[in-house]
Amino acid sequence: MKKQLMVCDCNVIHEDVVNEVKDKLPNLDELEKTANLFKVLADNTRFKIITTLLTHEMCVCDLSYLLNMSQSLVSHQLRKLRKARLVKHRREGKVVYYSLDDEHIERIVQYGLDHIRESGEGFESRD
Amino acid sequence: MKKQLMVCDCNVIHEDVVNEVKDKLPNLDELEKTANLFKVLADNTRFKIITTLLTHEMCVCDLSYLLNMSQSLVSHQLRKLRKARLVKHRREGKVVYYSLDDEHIERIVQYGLDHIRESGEGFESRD
DNA sequence: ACCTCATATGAATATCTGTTCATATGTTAT
DNA sequence: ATAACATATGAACAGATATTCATATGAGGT
Repeated sequence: MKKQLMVCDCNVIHEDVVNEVKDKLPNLDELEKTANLFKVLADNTRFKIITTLLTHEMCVCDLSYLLNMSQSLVSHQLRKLRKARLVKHRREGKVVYYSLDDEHIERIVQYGLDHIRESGEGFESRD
Repeated sequence: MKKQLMVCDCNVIHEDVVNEVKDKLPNLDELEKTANLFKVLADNTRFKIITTLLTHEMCVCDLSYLLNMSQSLVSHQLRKLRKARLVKHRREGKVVYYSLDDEHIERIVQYGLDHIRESGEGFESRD
């Protein structure tokens, strides 16, 4: 008895496995949100900002100077990080200080870095 | 005494902090590789594939059927996952089975999912 | 040899996203 | 109020990347 296939142009080979996995899959909303979390971490510029904030809270100007990026660029990327709730900010006069929002992020970032350091040789930095 | 600014159009406010952070920054290569790791996880299609493989090894056809994606799409994305060493594959006749490459990845993915589940309400799934 | 099925891949397209430039907002000092 | 500085943001552009379509490879069966 064949299932009706939608986009898949081949036959289902392991219905039992498919069914087992289907039950355990996180719901679509969680999946998209999580993928989006990684998307925010995935950009070089943003990731540099994040790793910088791993050490110390910083203002936009410091970040811009340290990472050798235009103030505008840093600001734009900080906005995305804010939207994703990866960083928080506090204002002190004209200066706005940014820091990581919680330790979850730190752990994820740290795991990522560790993974690269350990499995070092193989992984490509570019496509 | 002012530093010479390159792209930064404002003044350095906390030289001490900048210097402290500069020392602790991971080198550029590690940064890029790690950002790239997240980049591979960041796509919806690939992330669905990854979370699926979290439960069980699967062949291309099963994945394509379960996730309701064209075989071509799944194959393309699996190739990127392979290049990034996130999945490995074994051939059995005509069928190719894919599974996660190591438990590092599982942990990172799991952390991501957990983070979303806990800090639930706030995070946006789309920009 | 051929045909069929599972998978892979090249090329083209369409969409998304990072970066820059110009300018606006908000805060402090004069 | 005006000026100076730190930051934010809208619009435009450029480059990247996901998806589709058509086709190739590779393996098993007849």
